[in-house]
Order: sequence, then structure tokens, then C-alpha cells
Amino acid sequence: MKALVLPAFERPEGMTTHDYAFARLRQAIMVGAFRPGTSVTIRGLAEALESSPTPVREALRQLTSIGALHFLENRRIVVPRITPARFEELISLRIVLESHAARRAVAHLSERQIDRIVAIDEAIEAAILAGEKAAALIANQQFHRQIYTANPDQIAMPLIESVWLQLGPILGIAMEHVAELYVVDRHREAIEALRRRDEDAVAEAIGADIREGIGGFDQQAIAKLLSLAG
Amino acid sequence: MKALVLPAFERPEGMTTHDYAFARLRQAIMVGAFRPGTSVTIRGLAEALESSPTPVREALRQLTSIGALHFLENRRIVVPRITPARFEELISLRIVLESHAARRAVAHLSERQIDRIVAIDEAIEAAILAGEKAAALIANQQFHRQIYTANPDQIAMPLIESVWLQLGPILGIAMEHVAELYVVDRHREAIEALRRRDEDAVAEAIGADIREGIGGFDQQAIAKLLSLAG
DNA sequence: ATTATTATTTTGTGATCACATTTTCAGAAA
DNA sequence: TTTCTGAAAATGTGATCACAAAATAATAAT
Repeated sequence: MKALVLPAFERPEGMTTHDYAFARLRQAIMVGAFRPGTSVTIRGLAEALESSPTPVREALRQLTSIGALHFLENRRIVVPRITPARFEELISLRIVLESHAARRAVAHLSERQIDRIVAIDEAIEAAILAGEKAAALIANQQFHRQIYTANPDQIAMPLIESVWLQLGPILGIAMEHVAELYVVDRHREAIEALRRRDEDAVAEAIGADIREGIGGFDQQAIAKLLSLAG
Repeated sequence: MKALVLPAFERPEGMTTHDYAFARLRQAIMVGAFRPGTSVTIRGLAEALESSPTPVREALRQLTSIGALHFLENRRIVVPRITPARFEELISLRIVLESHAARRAVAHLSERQIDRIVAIDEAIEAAILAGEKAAALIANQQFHRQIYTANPDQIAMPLIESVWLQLGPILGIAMEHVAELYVVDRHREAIEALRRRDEDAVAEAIGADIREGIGGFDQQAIAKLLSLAG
């Protein structure tokens, strides 16, 4: 078992080792640093993170609870495999959850907050132009998160992030094999609908954004990506 | 801090201490054994479960990850507080998630499986007649779970169970203060729609089941229940 | 050469300890 | 009496160890 290399991560001053381990592993999964089916071990990750096993164990309990990793029957921990059918379930669930979260956020959004969302959209475009796929993915998530968290009573965000995490590994493969990830987006429509405070139009734009964005990968395309990943 | 008493739980042969701790705590939260705002400690729970702190710590990482408990800024662990607005978010998210999950399960259900769902519905009725509220709540969940898990590629179930868990503490209060919890249900309609393989009717019946069941507690009723709980 | 058995290694689990951080309590000062 | 300060207690964190369970490798039997 060769030494594991994780994407770089800046640990903030005073962050506990457990929180650092969790945040770093979560980010790595989110940007596709682990392939579907990959086994991880407590000691392997502890070594890569330069920590003792305890914080890693606790982080792994969290990551398995949010669907980012799976505990197998034999107690091994793996990055979940994905099938075209499961990909479709993830996308359809994303559409349902995020349309709903967007709809319920509309009444809470100030013009200032919408300006902030516009700025994030510009950062997405910049990342795409620069060919920085992982940065575009993260910025795209921030775009969505900024909308949904405008609702102070929202509880959908952890669920939405869990779905995003489960998409991480396949999107990681996609980022290696397709020229651009967010060719299509409907962010302009979403922003316009937000400004009009039109809940139906917002939900429609968000749903279409997902469906026509990464949801555009059909079962054949997913199967092809999975075969490319070995 | 007085000794904690947890609802009884039958530990299966060979179950690891961690799995037992997690399952028992999860169940306790689900049936409302903890009040919103209650603080729990690792050592307190370990004592109640007759284990060392390690498995409890790992279980707490899981429970906080699925929304059943919250880590506070000061590192304390509490049962989340709930407001009428949050209750409404939980219900509306339940409606969206479960209608969707039901819809996507329809194509996968055999007659044999539907028979099993009917049997569960009968068990719910029996529990209601016997005045066993917690048993009715668990059986009601099993009714729903049986439908949604018919879809072999479904991924919504962990999200749905997280929402159920977040409703646990307030439903626990409700069980103490209302005569019956599931006065209204739309299980018959759901079952009929399942037999007809009518996705729209299934989604509609499940949505109505939730909306007219526990979703019938309006903001005033929730505020009243919260004040009764202290 | 193949299969079964045994030994070794790897990996997860639970316990315990020391330490860091937060809360509570007691005593002193205003 | 109230507020402040310092000490003690409670609580979470991380490290380490031994043990249990699973996987792999080596050896023996067919």
C-alpha cells in the first residue's frame, strides 16, 4: 500500500486535528481525489494527515454518515462505487432538493445578497476560462449554497452537501476526461428570477441548471467514464 | 448531573459496542427520549451504555453528522432546539423527499412487497388501538421505508431518516401531550395507488399523508408543545 | 499443479491515560 | 449584595496500547 497523497489544504490556526482531518478528507472527496471503489485505512489516512488514528477514526464516522464513504460488511472503508442508475438517482434528488431549497430561500434574499451571488457567478466564469475545473466546481457549489442558506430556518443544506459529496468521485473522473464541466448553466436565469422574487421561476431555473449541467451526462456517458477510470 | 436512563434496547449477539451505542442512541432520539436543548456528555452516555468513551465518541460523530445532535461552539453536544419555523421546514422537506422517493419506487414494487406494506399498515392500526404511540411511530416509519427502499438504486433513505430523527424530540413531546399522533393518515390511498402503479397518485398520497398527519401541527400548536416541555 | 491449512500481517475496535479547554464553585474585593 | 478572580471539577481531544477480526502469505496435503 503506497503512501497516500491528498490535495493541499490550509489548516487554520487553532483548528482541532479532528476537524482538520474531516475537512481535508471531505474536500478531497468532493473534488474527486479518490476513485470509486478505493479502499482507505485509518492508519493510512492518519499517516497522510500526520496525526494519530483517533481523529481519523472520528472523521471517518462522519464521512460514512454523510455518504461520502461506505463501511463494508468486512469493516473495510471504501469510496462508494457508482452506477449509471445511481448517478441518475443522485441527479434527480439534487433537482428535487435544490429546487425546493431555492424556492424557500426566495423570500429571504436581499438585493445585497443577490449581488454577492452575481459575484460568485463571475468567479465561476473566471475559473472556467482559466481551465480550473476543481475551482469551478467549488465556486459553483458556493453559488448554490449562497442562495439556499439565505433561508435562516433551512435544514436542507447538509442533505444537499451529502449529495454533492456522493457525486465527487465521478465528477473527479469527468474532470480528467471532458474538456469542460459546466458548459451549460442557467445561473443567469436563476439570478433574474431571484431579483423578481419569482419562486416558480427560481425553482425552474435551478432544476434546469442541474438537469442540463452535470445531469446531461446520460447513462452511456457515465458508463464510459467509469470504464475509463478502471 | 443525574444518571441518564435510556429506553430499553436488545443488543444483538456479536454487535460491536460502537454499533450498539449508535443504534441505541439513535433510537432513543427517534422516539423522543431526549428533550430539545438537552446536553449530553460522552462520559454520561458511556456510563448509561456501560461502555468506555471511545465507542460513544464515534457514535456521537455519527449522530451529529446526521442532524440528530449538534456540536456547539463550546464543544458541548446538545439535542437540537426546534422552532415552529424549523418544524415547518422539516415537514416541507419530508413532503418533498418522500413524495419523490415514493414516486421513484413505484416501478420496482412487486405485489408481494405491497402485501408486506399492507401488513405493516395493519400493525400501525394495532399499535394505535393499543395506545402505543412510540410503537405506532416506529411502525409508521417502517411503512414508509418499505415503500422507498423498493427502489434498489435509491439514495434518499439516509436523508429521509435524518429528517425523521430531527423530528424525534418534538414528536416525543407531542406523544406526551396529545391523545393520538397519527389520527389522519393516507396509507389506504397510497396502497391503492401503489397497486395501480400510479406514480402521481402515490406521490400525492404520501405528500398528503405527511401534510395532514404530523404536518397538521401548525406553528401555534408547536409553540404550545414547546412551552409545555419547558 | 491445485487445494487446504496454518501462520503472519494488516486493519478495525475498545480501553485507558494524559492533556487541553470550558464550566462551575468558592473566596475575596468592591 | 454583587462582581471579580482563581481554583477545582467537568468535559472534550489526541495518543497509545492491547486485542479482535479479516486479509494475505507461506506451508502442507492431495
